[in-house]
Amino acid sequence: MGVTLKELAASLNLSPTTVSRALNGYPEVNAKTRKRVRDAADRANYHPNTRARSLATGRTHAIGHVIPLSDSHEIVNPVFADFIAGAGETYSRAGYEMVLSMVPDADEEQAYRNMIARGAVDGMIVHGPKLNDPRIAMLTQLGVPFVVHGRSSGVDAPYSWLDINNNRSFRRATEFLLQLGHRRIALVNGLEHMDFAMRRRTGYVQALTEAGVAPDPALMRQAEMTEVFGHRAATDLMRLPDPPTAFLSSSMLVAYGLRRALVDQGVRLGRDVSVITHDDDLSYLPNGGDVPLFTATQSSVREAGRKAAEMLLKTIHTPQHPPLTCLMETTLIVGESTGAAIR
Amino acid sequence: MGVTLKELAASLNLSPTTVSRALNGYPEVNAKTRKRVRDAADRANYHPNTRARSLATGRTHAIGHVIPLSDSHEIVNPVFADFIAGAGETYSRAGYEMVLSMVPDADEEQAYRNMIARGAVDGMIVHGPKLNDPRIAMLTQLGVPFVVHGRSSGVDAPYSWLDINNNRSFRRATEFLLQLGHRRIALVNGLEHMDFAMRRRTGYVQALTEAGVAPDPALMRQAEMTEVFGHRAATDLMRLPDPPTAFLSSSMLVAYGLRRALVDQGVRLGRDVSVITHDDDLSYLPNGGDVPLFTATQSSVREAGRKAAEMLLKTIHTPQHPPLTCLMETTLIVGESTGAAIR
DNA sequence: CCGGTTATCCAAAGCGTTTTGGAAGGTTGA
DNA sequence: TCAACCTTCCAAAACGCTTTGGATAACCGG
Repeated sequence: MGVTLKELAASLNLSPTTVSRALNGYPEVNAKTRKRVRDAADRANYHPNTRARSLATGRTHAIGHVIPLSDSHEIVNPVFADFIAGAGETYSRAGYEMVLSMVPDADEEQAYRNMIARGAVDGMIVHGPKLNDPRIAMLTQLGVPFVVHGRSSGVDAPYSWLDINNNRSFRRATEFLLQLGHRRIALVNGLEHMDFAMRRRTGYVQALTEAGVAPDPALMRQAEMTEVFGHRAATDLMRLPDPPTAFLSSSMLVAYGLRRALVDQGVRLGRDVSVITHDDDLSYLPNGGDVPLFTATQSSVREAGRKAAEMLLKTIHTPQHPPLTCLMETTLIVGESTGAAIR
Repeated sequence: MGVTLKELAASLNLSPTTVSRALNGYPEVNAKTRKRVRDAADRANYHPNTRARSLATGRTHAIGHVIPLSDSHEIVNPVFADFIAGAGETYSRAGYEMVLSMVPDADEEQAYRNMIARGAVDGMIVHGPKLNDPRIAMLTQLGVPFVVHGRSSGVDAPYSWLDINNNRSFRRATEFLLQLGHRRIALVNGLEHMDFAMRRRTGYVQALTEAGVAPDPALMRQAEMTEVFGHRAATDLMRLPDPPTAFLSSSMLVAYGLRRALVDQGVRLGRDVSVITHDDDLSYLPNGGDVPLFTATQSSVREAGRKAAEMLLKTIHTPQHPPLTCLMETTLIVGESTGAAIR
C-alpha cells in the first residue's frame, strides 16, 4: 500500500481537501500550491486508493467482462484474447480498469448479477451473444450500461452493440465462389446457437438461393471452431458421393484443419478445391506473411475491442443517451486458396 | 447498485453490526436471527459492496494480472487465455476477482506499480518472465505477494514461482530424436530473451552435446511463435546444403507452420522428417483428435493457471510463509510426426 | 437473592477518498 | 471607509462496510 491522502496533506501542512482538489484540477486552489502538491505527490508516488475513491464518488472506473467457457469442453474462444487486448488499450488510456470473470456458460447470468450487485463495475461488455440472449434484458432491467459484442436476433428492445456484418460478409464470400463456378459449397460453421454463426449461415443460404442453387444440409457443419473440427469436417465432406468443390470456414483455425485434411487427400488448395475463411486478424494467427494464405473475409477483432470499449465509456458518461450501435464491414481479401471450379 | 447493509438492517429492525456478523458467520448471533437475516439477504439479492468491504478490511479480494503485449507487433500470446481461464476458476471458487491490464512491454513495470499503489489488488501474477527480470525485485521490494508463471534465470533472491521443466522437456525430446537416429535437429524456438525459451535451448544443446553432436547455430531459429514463423523457418532450413531431418518446435502454432512448409515441399511428416513440438494443451488447439497429430511434450497451461492461483492465494493468507515453488514435468506423447531417421 | 457468566445485540469509530458548506483574509468599487 | 466581492483554504460529513468495546438481559450456582 502506498501513501494516503492524509499523510501527503500532513507532510505539506495542508488539509486533505486542498490536496484532493489540487490533484483533481479544481480551480479553487492557488497555482503555486497546486504545483507544490503535484510535485510532492509525484515524489511520494501517490496514487489515490481506487476503492476509497469509488466509494466516495459512486463510480468504480472499472469495466466488467464475463468470458463464457463453452460448457461442453470448457473451450475458451481465442478471439477473446485479442478483443480484450483492444478493449484494454482503450481502458488504460481512459484510466479504467478491467475486471474479468471466466465462467462456464451455465453460471454466466449469475456472474453478471454478482459483479453488479457487489458494485464492482460501472459497465459491462457482453461477449458471445446467442439467439434471444437473456442477458440483454437482464442488464437493461438492472439499468447497467453495457455494450454487446455482436447482436442477438430475437431481442427487440434497443440496446448498444458493435458487430461485424456477418450476413453480408458470408453472402459476398459465397457469391465470390459462385462466380468462380462453384456449385457445391460447404459451410463449416461455428455453433449456430451463437448469433454470429447463425447470421453467417443465413448469408450463405441467401447467396446460394439467389443464384438458384439449392442449399444442401449435407454440406453444412457446425461445431466448436478448432483445427481438429476443420479436419474432421473436410474429411467427412470429401467422402460424400458428390463432394464440395469449395469450403466456407468460420475461423482461421478451422481453415487450418480444412487445409490439412485436403492436403492429406492429395487435393490442391486453390486448384482442385477452394477455401474462404473468416479471419479475425488475431495477432498470433496472421493470414500468411506477404501474400495471404487464404482468401478471407477479414475484420480485426482487436479493433472491435477498442471500439466497443469506447462506445461503452461514452454511454457511461452520458447515461441518458440512446443506445449506440456500430456495424463493421469485413474486407474480402483474395489469397491463394481460391480458384475457378474445375468442370 | 443493490441494497445496502444499512437498508437491509433497517428492514429487519436490526443494527448493521448484527446483520454483518450474521452474514459473515460470527458466533455472537442467535441462530434464529441469523437465519432470518440470511433469508432476507437472499430475498433482496444483497451482496456486500466490494469497494466498501475492502476499504474496511484492507483486503481487496482481487488479483492483478499484467499481460504483456510483445512490443514489436503487439502480439498477445495465446497461452494467456488458457492460463487465465485456469486461474479464473480458482479465483471464483475462492471469491476473488481478477483485474487485468494489457500493456506494451515497455509500460509493464509502471502497470504493476500503479495497480499496487492504487490498492487495487492483494497480489499479482507475473507473466512471461525474461532473463533477469526486474519485476521480481520490484514486487519483492514493494512487499506484495506474487507468483511468477515461469522463472527468471539470474534472479538469485528466492521468490514464488510455478514453471514447467523446460530444460528437461526439451532435453528428453532431443534425446528421443537422437535415439531415432537423427543428427541434424533444428530448434524453432520462441524469443530467447524469454526465460522459457532460453531453458529449452539449453536442454536441447545439452542433449546434443552429451550425444557428441555439435550444436549448429545454423539450425536454431527464434521469433514470436506464430504459424507464419514456423513456415518461414522450415522453408529456410530445408534450403540449407545439409538440411535438418528433425525439428523441435516451441509451440503448436509454430508446428502447424512447420508442417505446412514441409508438406509444401513434398516431405512426408514422420517419415522423411520428424517434428516434435511443445503442446500447451490449449483448449482450442488440441493436438489432434483420438490419435495425436504431433509427437509432443505436453503440459496443460490451464492447469498451471489453476495451480499458480492457488499458490498465490496461499501466500496471501500466510504472508510470513517462505516462497512456494512448483516444477511441473511435461509428458512426452508420441504421435505420428516422428520416425526413424532415413540413412 | 446476588455476583458472575453467557448470550445477544448495538453505537460508534474507522478505512481513504470526495464534496458540501463555510471561514479568513485580501481586494475592489463607490 | 465600508460593504461586497474574490481567492484560497479547511472542517466535517458522507460513501458502505467491518470491528472494537461495550450494554442489556437472561441464566447459573451457591
